[in-house]
Amino acid sequence: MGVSLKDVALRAGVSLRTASKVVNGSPHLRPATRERVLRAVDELGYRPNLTARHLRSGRTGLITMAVPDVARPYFAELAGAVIETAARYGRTVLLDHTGGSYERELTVCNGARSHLADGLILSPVRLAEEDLRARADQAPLVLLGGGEYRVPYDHIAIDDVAAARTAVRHLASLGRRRIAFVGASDDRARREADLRLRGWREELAAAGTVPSTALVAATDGRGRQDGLAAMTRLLARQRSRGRPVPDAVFACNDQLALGAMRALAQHGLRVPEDVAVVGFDDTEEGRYAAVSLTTIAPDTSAIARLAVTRLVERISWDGASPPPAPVRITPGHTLVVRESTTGRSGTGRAPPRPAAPAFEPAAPAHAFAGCQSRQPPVARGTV
Amino acid sequence: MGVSLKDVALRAGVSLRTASKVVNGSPHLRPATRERVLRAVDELGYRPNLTARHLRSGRTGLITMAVPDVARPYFAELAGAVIETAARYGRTVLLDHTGGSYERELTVCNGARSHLADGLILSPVRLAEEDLRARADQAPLVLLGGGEYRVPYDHIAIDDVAAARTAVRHLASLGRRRIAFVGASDDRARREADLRLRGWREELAAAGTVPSTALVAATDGRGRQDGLAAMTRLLARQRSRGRPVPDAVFACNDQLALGAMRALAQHGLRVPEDVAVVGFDDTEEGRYAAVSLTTIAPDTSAIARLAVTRLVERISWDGASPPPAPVRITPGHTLVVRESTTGRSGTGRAPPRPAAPAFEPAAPAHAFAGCQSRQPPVARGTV
DNA sequence: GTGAAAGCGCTAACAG
DNA sequence: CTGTTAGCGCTTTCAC
Repeated sequence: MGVSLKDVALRAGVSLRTASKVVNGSPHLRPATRERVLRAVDELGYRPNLTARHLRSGRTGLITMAVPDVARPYFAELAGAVIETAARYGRTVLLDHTGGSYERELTVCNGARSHLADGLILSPVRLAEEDLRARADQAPLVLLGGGEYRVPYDHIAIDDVAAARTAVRHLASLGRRRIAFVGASDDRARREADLRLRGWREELAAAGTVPSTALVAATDGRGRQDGLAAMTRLLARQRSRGRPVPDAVFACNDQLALGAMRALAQHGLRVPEDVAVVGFDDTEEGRYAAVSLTTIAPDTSAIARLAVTRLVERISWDGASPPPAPVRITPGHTLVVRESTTGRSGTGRAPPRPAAPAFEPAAPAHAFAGCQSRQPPVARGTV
Repeated sequence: MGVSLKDVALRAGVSLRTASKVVNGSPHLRPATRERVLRAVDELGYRPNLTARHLRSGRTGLITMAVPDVARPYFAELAGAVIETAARYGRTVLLDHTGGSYERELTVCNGARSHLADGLILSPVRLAEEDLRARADQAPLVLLGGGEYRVPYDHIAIDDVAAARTAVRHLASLGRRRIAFVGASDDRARREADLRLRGWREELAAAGTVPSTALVAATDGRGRQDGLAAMTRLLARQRSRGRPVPDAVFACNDQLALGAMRALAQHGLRVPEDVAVVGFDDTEEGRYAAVSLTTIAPDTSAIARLAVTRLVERISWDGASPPPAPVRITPGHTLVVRESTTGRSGTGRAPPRPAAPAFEPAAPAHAFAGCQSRQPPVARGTV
C-alpha cells in the first residue's frame, strides 16, 4: 500500500540510511546521490510516515487543547489563536471537548491521549486542586484560566476577581446602585464563575452596599439562551416581589450579557439608559452588537502565545538541565467601555472601537525565553 | 522513561503477548493471569503508547479537519459538531487552519499530515476542481461546502445558489426592490461567495429586475468589520451618485450581515423598516441580535454527522469489497424568518425562535450504512 | 491459553 | 560520505 523509505532507497539504489538523510535534508551528501533519491521520491510518490518517525523520536509534534466547547465564542477565538501560534512552532493542535464536565476534564488531564500528544493545554472549569495533584500523566500541562491553583504546573490566568471588581466599579461609578450578577454557578463548582461572583460581592461591599442574593442569577450553561432566561427570571422575581428592577447587570461572559440584553429589551428596558450592562471576554460579537457591549478584555492573544510557548519549552526540555520551574502568569486585562454602559456618547454613531491594545506582559524575546514575571492586572478605561 | 508493555509482562511474569491481550480486553484468558497483569499495569502506571499501536495497525484514529478559521462562528459551530460526532466514533479531531488561502488549502489537501490522520474533512474556499483531481494523497477525503466539484470524493454541500435565491425571493416578496449583495469575492476565487452571488443575480433576473453591479459590495474577509466597511462604502457610493439607498441587503454570511446592520444604524437607517436584512448560516449570534437576523439555516448538524460518517466508513473500508462510491450529498437548508426582515410582528417581543428543525436528509440507520440519496434543497418559511 | 519471533517505517549508532 | 544493524512499543502470525 504505502510506499516506504525502503522502496525509495531500493529504487534509487542507495541504502535506507542515505535515503533517510536526503529526506531529512541532512547536508554532506553527494549532489548526485541526493538527486537520485529525490527523483525516486517523486516517481514513487513517497510520503514520510509521521507515525513511525514519532515512535522513533518519542515526540509527535501534537498538542492537545481541551476546552469546554469550541462553539463558544471565547474558546473559538482562543483556540484559533492557539492553533496559529502552534503552527508557527511546527505543532498541530488536537482539539478536545470537555463539555465543562468534571469527569471529562479528569479524563483529559489524566492523559486520555497518552503518548499521542506531547503536551496538554487545558481550560479547566470544575477540576479541583487535588485532582491536578493526583494527576496520572507525565506529559507537560499548561492550565488556562480558572483562578488560583496551587499545583506544580504552568498556569496562565487573568485575575478574575480583580477584573470583576473593575467591571462593577465602572458600573458603580456611573451611579448604578442595583447591580445584578448574571451567570453564577448553580453548584458553585464552576471556578471562574465563582471568582467573578466574588469580585462582584467584594466590590459592592467595598462601596458600602450589601450584596443582595436577590440580584444574583445562576445559570446552567454559559450561552445566550442562559443569559436570556436568567435575566427574565430575575426581572420577574423582582417585580413579583414589588422590588425595583436592577439598574445594571454584570454578566459572567459576553454571551450571557447579550442574552440578558435581549431579555431587557423584551421587558421594555433600554440599555444603557435603564440598565447598564457589562460583559466579560471581549468576544468580537459584543463589539458589533446593536448596542455595543462594554466588557472586560483579557489579553487573549498573549494567553494563547504564552500557553504554546510554555508548553513547547517544556516539551523540548533536554532532560538534563534543571527542569523549568512552573510559573503562574497573570496576563493583563482591560475594561473596554462601549455603548452598553455609556451610550452613544461623544462620537455619536461611531463604529464600535476595537478593544484597546490590551496590557502586554513582558514577552519572551525568543521562543524559549521564560516569562515568569507576575504582572498585576491592569484596568484601563477606553472612551 | 515510559513504562512499556514489556515491563508489565515482566512484572506479571507473563509473556508480552499475554499482557497485550489483557490490555486489549481479549477473552480466553485465565482470570488469575488477567488479574496479575492488571495489577502490574496499575502498580507500574502503564499507559499504552498509541503511537506504537498506530504504527502497527496503520491507523491513528485521528481525523484532520481543515477550515479557514475556527474563530469564525460558523466554523466554530461546525467544528464543535464534528468533534462531538467524531468522539462518538472514537476518533479525535486535529484542527487545521487554511486561512482561506489557496496555497494552504492545497497543502492540506495534498497530505500535510501524511499518515498522521486517517482522513481529512476539508472546507475548501478557493481550491479548484483540477487541484483536487491532482491530489497527491490517498487518505480518504470529505469535502464540505463550496458548490459543485466534479471529483471522485465525498462531497457534502447545500445548494448555495438555491439558498441564495430563496433569501432574495423572501426579500422581494416583502416588496423590496433594491436588494444589495454584501460579501462578493474580490477576485471571484471564493467559490461559495460566487455561488451565492449567482443566486442573487438569478433570482433578481427571474423577478424581472436587472441586477445592478452598483448594489454589489465585495469584501476582503468574511467578518463583521468587513460587512460594516462594505455597507458603509456602498451607502456612500449610492448617495454620492444621487442614487437611492438599497431597501434590502442579502449578505453572504451572518457576520457580514451583522456588520452591515451596524453600518445601517450609523447612517440612521432602521432595520427592517428602511432596509431589510438577510444573512446566511444561522449562527447563534444572529438569533440573539437586538434585531434578530433572518437567515438561511444550513442543516449544520447533519453536515457534521454525515461528514464524519462518510469519512469513518471510508477509513474502515476493508479493502476487499468494492470501494464505496463517492457521493454528493445536498443537505437541506431552511429560511428562518426573524425580525430583520419582518420586524417584531405578531408575537411582539417574543424571544427569537430557535431555528426551525431543518430538513433532515435520509440518515444512515447505523454507523456505516451509506447515505447516497441526493436530496433537493428545501426552503421553508418560519413565521 | 500462552510463549517466541517477526516486523510496522523510521532514525541513530556504529562501522567501513 | 555511505551502508549495516538495532531497536522505538506494539500487535500478530505462528507454534507449543
